[in-house]
Amino acid sequence: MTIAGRRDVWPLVRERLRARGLRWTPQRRTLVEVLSRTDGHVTGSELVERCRAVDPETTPSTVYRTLDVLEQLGLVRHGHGPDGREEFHVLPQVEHGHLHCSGCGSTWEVDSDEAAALVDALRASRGFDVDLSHVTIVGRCASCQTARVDQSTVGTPMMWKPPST
Amino acid sequence: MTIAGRRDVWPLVRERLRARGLRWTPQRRTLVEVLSRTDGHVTGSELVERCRAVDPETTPSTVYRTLDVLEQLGLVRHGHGPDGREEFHVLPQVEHGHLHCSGCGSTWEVDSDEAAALVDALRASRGFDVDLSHVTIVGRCASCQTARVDQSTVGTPMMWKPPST
DNA sequence: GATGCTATCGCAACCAATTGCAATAAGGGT
DNA sequence: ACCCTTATTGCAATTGGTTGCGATAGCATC
Repeated sequence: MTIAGRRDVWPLVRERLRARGLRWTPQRRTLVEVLSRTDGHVTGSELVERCRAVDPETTPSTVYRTLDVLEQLGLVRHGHGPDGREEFHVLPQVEHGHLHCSGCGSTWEVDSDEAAALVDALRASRGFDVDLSHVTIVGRCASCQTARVDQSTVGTPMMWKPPST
Repeated sequence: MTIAGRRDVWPLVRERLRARGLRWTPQRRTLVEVLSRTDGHVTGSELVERCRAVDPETTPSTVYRTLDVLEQLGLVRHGHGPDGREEFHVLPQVEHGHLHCSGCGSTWEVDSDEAAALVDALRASRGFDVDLSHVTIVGRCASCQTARVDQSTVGTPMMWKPPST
């Protein structure tokens, strides 16, 4: 049995769509081409921009709708960044989540081994099946903690205490 | 040492603001009043609506800017729901995150005990300090798993229903 | 009570994303 | 090559939220 590698996947998109009664259009071709050159994470609007670089006629709604379709085929996966904006993983090989430092803005990936503790705990206690790829965990990275204590939000102590009752 | 309970906190907001050189305005009074009657989670736009119910002149930008300020005082905390929209916790007593089922749309709270596994793991391996309150974890709850297999996940066949015309 | 500094307001424009709808065009059948 | 069904497109409008900026108004001081 043949396993399709990263590079083989995109050319097959057309057939995958057709097999489901969906259609192969110039606009989809454009987006797929853009995706095939993309690696890792992109925001929705970045994809719109890149599509426009290929075809200036590109319309946002079409791009977002096509992304929905491609997500159903498992070719992309979307989540939400720390600011709530959409973020896409292209060809997610390994399911992973994200860590985002509110201090410096850096982002790291968290693979399922690292998240296993949480995933297993939730499965055990609640039967909840975590979709790791949709998660962005916000906090402060090591260097931002040792660095200055804060500039604004997160570090500010809550000045009131929980009620004793 | 007095411990301030929930009910005592809001009246003090004015002084807390003034202490920082910030101002107590009618608009802020409106929002604080709305918040004092609010419990648990609210979206930003819900708050705007509720403020408008009190004062129809309410402007969104003012509400959002005031929420930023109140967040710095630790009186509210914001995160992002499964769809990336803003969600506020009012007077967060216990830091907690959220679980959201993509099948049925239900939401549960995850307290720090339950998340301890992940939080500790990330602190140990990376020195990363998780801000649990900002996290929404998406996945499928127990009942939605035993129920039908889904419409929106990787590799799942698309159940395409032609429009009923 | 008047003055002055400046935090805050309201507006209008903008950004990211979504949606309803009429017009267009894939692509299977003949 | 032509039809016909219906998936898809593009537009315009909507939603949720943010931002720059001139005008307004807290509030500490006199």
